[in-house]
Amino acid sequence: MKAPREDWLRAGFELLLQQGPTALKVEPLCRYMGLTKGAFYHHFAGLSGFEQALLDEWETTNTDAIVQAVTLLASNEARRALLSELANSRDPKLENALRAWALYDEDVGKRLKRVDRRRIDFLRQLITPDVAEGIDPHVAAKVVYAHFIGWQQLHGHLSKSALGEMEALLQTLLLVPAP
Amino acid sequence: MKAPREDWLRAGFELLLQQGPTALKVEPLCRYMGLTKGAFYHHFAGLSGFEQALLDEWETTNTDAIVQAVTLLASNEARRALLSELANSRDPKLENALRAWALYDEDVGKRLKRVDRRRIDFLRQLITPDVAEGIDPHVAAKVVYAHFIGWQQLHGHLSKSALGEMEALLQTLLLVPAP
DNA sequence: CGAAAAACATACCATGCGGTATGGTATGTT
DNA sequence: AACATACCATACCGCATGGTATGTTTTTCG
Repeated sequence: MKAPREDWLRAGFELLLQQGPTALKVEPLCRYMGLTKGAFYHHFAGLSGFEQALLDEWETTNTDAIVQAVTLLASNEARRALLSELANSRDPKLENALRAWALYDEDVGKRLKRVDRRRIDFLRQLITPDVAEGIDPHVAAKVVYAHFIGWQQLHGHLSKSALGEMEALLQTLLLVPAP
Repeated sequence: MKAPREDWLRAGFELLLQQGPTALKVEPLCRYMGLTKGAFYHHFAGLSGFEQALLDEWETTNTDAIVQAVTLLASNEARRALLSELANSRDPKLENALRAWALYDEDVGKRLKRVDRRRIDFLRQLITPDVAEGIDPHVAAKVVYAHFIGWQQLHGHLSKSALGEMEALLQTLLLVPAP
């Protein structure tokens, strides 16, 4: 009762993580799986089909799921906690890999654009109740998201403490003091 | 009195910009130049040699030159002007392409890490005189740089006005009011 | 001018890739 | 027993690529 198709997708993400969109080729993938092309073409409609499947998977698990979690967060603490958790829950490497991919693949670019928009929208909803006086929540959400992206890009370069300080400073600047 | 080698490098950057590191291949590059492989291999030690030459060029013109410009900026206005200009002078697409490239090429990664460190250091020196009370310039510089990166990544997604608002907000938050 | 060096062209090879066709096996289902 | 389905292997084609070897043109300069 295995699910070979999911195994292929998992392997695809791992390969994407380790070696980038360039390495998403059929034969290397098969070598990685310890199988041959016959198996691959049984499950997917060529390489492009496989890529579509990967992107579908990513878009749902990394956007739909998150956005859905906004529901109704009542408390200030809960919102701050979610905000902080979001930054740390995403896999920075996968995010960066997707951004790199999106640069030179039109379809991936469109998907990423959608995802970015939805996330910014989500962020705005999340932080609006806590944004300090005189700051436009729309702009604040974009600043938070840009910071989030840069934060991910610098993830490998800076120490954990430095990354934490950055997060703390931005919260201090944008949000009203925690109760 | 031409300098064919520089022509090749320029073409390399253009190709990198338009189609990414993936497209940095010998034959497409030659087609782009309207020449053949014989010419290419006359000037460079294979593809890897060409990549090294490209990165050398980028690292010097995009880091050394900038950092050197710090010199001694006396006035508050000059510093703010340079800060703003820096964000807009860099080519976002090239920066993003380099970051994408760095993800899966160890050497490019090391170079980018160096560049990031030097830029953050540079930023710290630049903004320290203007950082608002109670904010650590070291952390502020990193926040500015992270924002800068995210800003570049979102460059294609957001309107110019939105991007301007983000910049303005961050300046307002971090820096003392302009005189 | 004329030789040397620089710049470029052509032909060629080996490798890796996407994709297809075909065959085989194992496990159910009717 | 007969058949269907899922799963996988092997062999093959066409194409693009990195790289080399060798010849040809153009430029430079004594």
